[in-house]
Amino acid sequence: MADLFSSRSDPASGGPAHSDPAALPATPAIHAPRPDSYLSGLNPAQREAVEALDGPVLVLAGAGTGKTRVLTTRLAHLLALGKARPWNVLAVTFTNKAAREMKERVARIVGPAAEQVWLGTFHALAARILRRHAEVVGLRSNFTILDADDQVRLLKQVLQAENIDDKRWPARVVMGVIQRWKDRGLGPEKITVAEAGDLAGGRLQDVYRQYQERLTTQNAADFGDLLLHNLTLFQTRPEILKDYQERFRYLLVDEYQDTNVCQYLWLRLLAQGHRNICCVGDDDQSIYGWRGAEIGNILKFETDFPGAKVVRLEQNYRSTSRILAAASGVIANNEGRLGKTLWTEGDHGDKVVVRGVWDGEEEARVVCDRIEDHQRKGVPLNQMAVLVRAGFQTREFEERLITLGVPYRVVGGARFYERKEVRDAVAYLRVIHQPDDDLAFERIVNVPRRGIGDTTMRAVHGYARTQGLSLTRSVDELVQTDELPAAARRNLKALMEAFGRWREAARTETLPDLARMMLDESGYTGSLQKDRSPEAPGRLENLKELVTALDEYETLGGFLEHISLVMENADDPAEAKVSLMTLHAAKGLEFDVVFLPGWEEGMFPNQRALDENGAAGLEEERRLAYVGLTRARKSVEIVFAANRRVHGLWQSAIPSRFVSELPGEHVEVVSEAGLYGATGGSYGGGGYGSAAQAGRRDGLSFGDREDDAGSFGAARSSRWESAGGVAGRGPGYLRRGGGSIRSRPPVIDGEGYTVDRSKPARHAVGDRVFHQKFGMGTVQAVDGDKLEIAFDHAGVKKVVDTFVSTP
DNA sequence: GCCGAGGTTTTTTTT
DNA sequence: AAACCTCGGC
Repeated sequence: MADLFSSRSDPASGGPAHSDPAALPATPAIHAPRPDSYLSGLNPAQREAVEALDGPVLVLAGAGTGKTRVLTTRLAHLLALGKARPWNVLAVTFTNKAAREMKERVARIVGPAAEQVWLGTFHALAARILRRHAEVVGLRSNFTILDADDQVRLLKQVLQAENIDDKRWPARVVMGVIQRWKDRGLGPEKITVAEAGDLAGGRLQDVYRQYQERLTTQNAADFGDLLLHNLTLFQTRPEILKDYQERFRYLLVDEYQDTNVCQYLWLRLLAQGHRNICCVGDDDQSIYGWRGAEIGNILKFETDFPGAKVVRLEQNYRSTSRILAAASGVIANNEGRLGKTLWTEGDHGDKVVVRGVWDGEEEARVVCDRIEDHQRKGVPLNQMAVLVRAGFQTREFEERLITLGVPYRVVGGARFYERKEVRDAVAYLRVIHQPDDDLAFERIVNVPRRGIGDTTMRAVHGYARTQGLSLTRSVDELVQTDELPAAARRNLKALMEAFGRWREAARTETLPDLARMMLDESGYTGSLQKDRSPEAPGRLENLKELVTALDEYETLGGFLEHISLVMENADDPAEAKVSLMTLHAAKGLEFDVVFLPGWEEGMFPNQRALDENGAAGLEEERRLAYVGLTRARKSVEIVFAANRRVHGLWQSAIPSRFVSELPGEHVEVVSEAGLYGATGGSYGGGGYGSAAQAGRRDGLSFGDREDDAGSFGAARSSRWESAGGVAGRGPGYLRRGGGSIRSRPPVIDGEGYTVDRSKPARHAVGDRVFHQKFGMGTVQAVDGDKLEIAFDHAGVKKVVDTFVSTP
C-alpha cells in the first residue's frame, strides 16, 4: 500500500507548508493552556458542546450563537488536554475562509501546533488524501483538478461524440445530472437503468462513463471526483481506510447541514475507527440542496450515530430581538425542522423596515441613500451589506454606488483566476506541470496565434482517439511522421520544444521566473503588447499580478492546487466598503446593517426553485430568507419593487410571500413621501385581500404578470391609495399579534386595482402618447383613468393616465 | 484561418 | 440589454 507517512517525498504535496506532521521527528509544541483560560467565557450550552469530547455529538447551532467559537475551542481543548495529537484530528469545513479562520483561532489558543491539524475543506482534504493514493483509482499524483468550465467543455466533447442533441441536452444540464450522481456517491457503474431512465434516451449512463474515462486519460479529476475517488479508495483498499480511521481519532465537521450523501459516506467511513465525531450545523440554514446537500443528514444524525449527544445553542449574541423575531417568524413556516428557539439578552432594537418601491432603479437609489444615511450616523461602510438572491441583482446597486462615489466590493463576483488572460497563463502552467492535461493544452495550443488551427487539431484529436493517448503525447508522435502538413508540423514541433524548455525551467528556476520566461517565449506577452484594444494594458497588469502571486508558492503543483481549490478574491475585508453579495455568499457573515432587496414573488422565492423543487424548494428559499435576516446585528431593511426589467423586458411583481410571514409587531412599513401615501398612515384595514377584491369588483383583471407592468405602478395615483392598494399592504397585510392570524397569500391574478371614472378621460383610442419608462405608444383602450397602450418597444401595457403625456 | 453580422440566450444559488 | 454563439464571407 501507499505509505501514509511519506508525504514529504510526495511530489504533489507542494505548496505552502503542509508537510505531514507524522513525518516530523519531534512533537510540535502545544501550548497547553489551562482549560479555564479558554472555557470561562462560554455559556453552559457552549461549554457542554466543547467538553463532550468522546462519542458522537451533534451541536445544533442557531445563527449567531457562537458556533465558530465552540468549534475552535473544542479543537483547542482536545489538543490542550492531550486527547489527541494535532494530526489525529480531522476538522472539515465547507469554505476556505472558514478553514482559515478556524486555524487562526485555534492557533491563538494552542500555538503553532494548529498547523498540524488536518483542517480544511472537504475538497482540499479529499484531494490531499487522493494525491497520496492516486494510482489506486487510475490517476497519477499530479492529477489536474478541473474547474466548472473545463468540466463542461470536456462533457461537450463526449456529447458531441455521442451525437446527443445539444439543444435538448445542453452540456451544462447533463453536467448537473452527473454531478448530482457524484454528490450521491454514485460512480458510472452504479447508475441503474431506473436512475438513468429516460434521460437522453437512457444514454446518460454511457455519457457519464465516457466522461470519466476521458478524465482518467487526461489524468484529471473534477470536484465531485475528489470525494468519489476517496470512497472508491476506501472501499477497494480496506487497509488504507484502516490507517486513516486509526489516524483520525477525532472528527470535527462544520456546516453539517450542507453535506451531501458522498461527504456523509466519507465521514462515516472515517469515523468508524474511534467513533468520535462532532458535527456542528443548523438545519434552518441548509441552503445548498441544489448542489446535492442532503438536509436529511443532519435530521437523522441521531439515528446514524446511536447514542449521540445533542447540544442546542440557542442564545444569540448577534442580533436585536426584533430581528430574531422577524427571522423566527419566517422560518416557523417551515415543516420538518429540528426546532430551536433563538433568544437574546440584548435590546429590541429598531423594527425591521419593509419598503415598497416602483422599480429596480428606485430600489437601488433608495437603498444607497439609506447607506449614506447610516454612514453619516457613523456606521462604517464595511458594516453594511446588500444581500441579493441572484448575482445579477448587484448590478443596479453597483451603478448607483459608483454614481454616488461610495466604495463597494462585490463578494464572490468575477474572480481573478477566472479572467481570460489569467486562465490562459494558468493553462500553460498546467500543461507544463501535467502534459496530459488536454483541456489546458487545447486552450492554449493556438493562443497566441501560431498557425495551429482546427484542421490540424482535428487530425491530432483523431490520432489521440485511435491511439488512446493524450493530445500532447499524440502531437509528440505525430511530429515525427509525415501525417501533418509541413507548416503545422513545424509549428507544433516548435511548441513542443518550448514546453520541453519550460518543463526544464520548472525544475531549475523559481516560479515567477518560469512564468515570465513562458509568457515571453510563448509570445503571449508580445501579442498583448501589440494589442491596441483598451483591455490589453489591464490584461498585462493581471499577468504581472499572477507572476507576483506565484512567488508565494514553493512548487507549481502547490500553486495549481491552490487556484483550483481556493479560488477566492484577495480583498481586505477591513477596508471601508459596502459589501454586495448573494445570500448564499453571506452565510457565516454578519453586519450591523443589512439590506435585503428584491423580495418579490418569482425573484425571491426564486421561481425556478419553486418550479423545480416545489415545496422543498420553497422551504429552502425560506431558509435563505432566514439566513439573510440573521446576518444583521442592528438593522434590516427589506425592499420589494413593483416593476423590474428582466432580460430587457418589463415585468411587474407582487411582494414576496415572506414579507407576509414577518410578524407585524416587529415590522414597520415605510414608503417614500408621497409615493404610496403610506407615510400618511392610511393603511386600510382591509389589507391586501380587500384590495384584490376591490379590483375584481371593478371587473378588472390585470392578472397577467408576464407583461403587466402597470398594476402596482398605479399606486402613484392618489385614488389608489384611498382604495387601500399598496399602502394597504401595510401592517394589515402582515401577520398580526402573536401570529395566529395568517394573512392571505398574495394572489397572482386580480391585482388590487381601482378605476376612477369620475374625471373625463384625457386620452382617446388612437392617441400617440409618451411614457417615461416604456417610451412611445398608441392608446388601444380607455377605461376611466386607466389606459391600455401598445408601446412601440415594450409591448401592450395597462397604465394610469397620469403617467403618460402627449408628446 | 480570421472576422464580423446576425441571431439567440441569459439569471439561482458554488466547493 | 448584454453576452454568447453560429454561420458565412473574406
